Amino acid sequence: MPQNHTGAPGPDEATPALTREALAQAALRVLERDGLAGLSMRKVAAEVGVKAASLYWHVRNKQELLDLLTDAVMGSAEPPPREGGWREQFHAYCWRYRRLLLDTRDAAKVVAGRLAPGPNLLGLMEDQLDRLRAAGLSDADAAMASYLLGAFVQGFVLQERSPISASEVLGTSRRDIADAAGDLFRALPAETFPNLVDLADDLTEPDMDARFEFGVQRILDGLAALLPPERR
Amino acid sequence: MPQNHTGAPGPDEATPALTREALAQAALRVLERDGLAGLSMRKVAAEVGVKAASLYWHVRNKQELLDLLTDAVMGSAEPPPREGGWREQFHAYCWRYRRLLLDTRDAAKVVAGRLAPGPNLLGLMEDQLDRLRAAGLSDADAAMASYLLGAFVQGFVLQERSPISASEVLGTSRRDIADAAGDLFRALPAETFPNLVDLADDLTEPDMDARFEFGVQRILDGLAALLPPERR
DNA sequence: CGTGAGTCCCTAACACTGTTAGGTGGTGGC
DNA sequence: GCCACCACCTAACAGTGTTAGGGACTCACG
Repeated sequence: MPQNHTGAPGPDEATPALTREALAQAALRVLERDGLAGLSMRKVAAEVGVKAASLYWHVRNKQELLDLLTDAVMGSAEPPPREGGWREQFHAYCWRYRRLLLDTRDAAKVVAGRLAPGPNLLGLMEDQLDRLRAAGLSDADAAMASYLLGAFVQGFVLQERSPISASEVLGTSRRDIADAAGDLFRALPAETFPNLVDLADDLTEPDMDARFEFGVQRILDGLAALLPPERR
Repeated sequence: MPQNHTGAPGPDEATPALTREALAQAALRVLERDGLAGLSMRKVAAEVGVKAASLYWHVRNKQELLDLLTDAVMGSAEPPPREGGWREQFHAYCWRYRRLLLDTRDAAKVVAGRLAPGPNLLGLMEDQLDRLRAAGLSDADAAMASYLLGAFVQGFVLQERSPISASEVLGTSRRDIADAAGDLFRALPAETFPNLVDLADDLTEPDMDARFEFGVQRILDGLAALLPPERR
C-alpha cells in the first residue's frame, strides 16, 4: 500500500506533497495539542502520516523544524490598522503581539531563544520599521526601537507564562496562584524583607493586563522623548 | 565500600552531606560545562558522586532542580552601589543583570521560563523595590517597574543570545554573523521589503551594548515621566 | 540489647527522545 | 533497459526523566 510520491499525483483528493510548510503546520498542531515539551519528531511525523526518520529528508534537525514552527507561529500575526498616531499604532502592535504569544500554546517559549527570519517575521519587521520611520525616528533609532519592543513583549509574556514554582509553599495545593504568592511574600521575615512584605499585594496583583500596559506606556514615553515635541 | 551517610561523619575530609544547596552548585557547574541542553540528572548526580535516582530523594523532579539552579544563578548577582541618583542606580542594575545573564552559560534560558522565588532573587527584589520607592514611585508603580525592568533585560539577553538560524543562508559557513544577516536583508526583494533592505546595516549593527543602552535609556525615560519634574 | 522507623543511596527497568545508517520501491531521463 | 534520484522505510544507538523496590546504615524507644 504505497502512498503518495513525487510529481503531480493526479486530481485525487489526498497526496498533500509534504512540503516544509506542511511540516510547519503539522508541528503547530502538535504544539497546540501537546505543548512544547511534548513536541517530538515522531509525533510531528505521525501528524503528516510518515515515520520520524523521514523528516530528516526535509529538515536538517529538530532545531530547524522549530525554526519553521516559529515562523508559522508568527504567521497568524497581523499588523494593526494604520490609523491614528504612531503611539496608538505601536500600542496596538504590542498588545497584538502579546495576544498572539498568549493564545497559541507555549508560543513564547518557542519564539524565545530563536531568531528565525522567515517570511512572516520579515514582513512584520518591514511593517514596523516603516511606521517607526514615518513617526520620525532616525534609521538607527527605528532599528533599535523595533528590537526593544520585541524584546520587551517576549520577555514579558515569558515571565507571565512562567509557573510560580515556590519551593517552600508546595502545600498550597489549589488556591489562587496570586493568593499563594501573596502569602509567600507576607510570610517573609519583615526585618530583612520589609518592602516585599509591604508590597505583597502590589507584587502579586494578578491583573497582568495592567502590568503590561504599564510597561508599554513607559516604553512609548521613552520613545516619544526621542521625537521633537510637535511629533509626539 | 560504603560512603558517607547520615549524622556527623567525624572529622574526615570528605562527606559533604549533599544538601539541596550542594545540588544547586553541582547543577551550576554542569551548566557551565555542558550547557542547558547537556544538563541531565545523571550528570548532576555524577557531579556530586551519586547515581541519578538518588537525586529524587532531595528533589521532586528535574523542574525543581532547575528552580534551585535558577536561584543559584541569581546568587552571583550583587546590587550596584547605592550612590548617585535613582537613574544611575537602575542603569547599573540593568547592566549588571545583563552581564550576569551573559556571563554564566545559558543563564538567560535557565532563568527565562521560571519564576523561582529563592532567597537570592527575593533579596534582589527587596533591594530594587526599596530604591524605586526611595526614588519617589508609588507602591504600585514600583512593583510594576521592577517587573518591567526584569522582563526587558531577560527578553533582551534571550534575543541577543539566540543564534540566527537563517534557513535560507546556510551556505555562509564562517563569515561574521552580522555580515551574514546583513547580506540576508540586502538580498531581499526591494519592492516588498524596502525598509529592511534600506536599514540592513542598522538592523545588523553588531554592537549589542549600544542596542541595550538604547532600551535602558528609553525605559528610564519612561519611568522618569512618572515622577514630578524635580525628582527626575 | 533488640527492634523498628527513618534516611539516603542503590540497581533495574520503563517508555521515550533525537539522530544516523542503510535499504527499498517508484519515477524520470538517456 | 538502465541509472540516478527522490522520498520514504526499518533498525538501531546512546541517552533522557522517572519509578519501583531493595539494602545498608543510624538513631530513638521499649
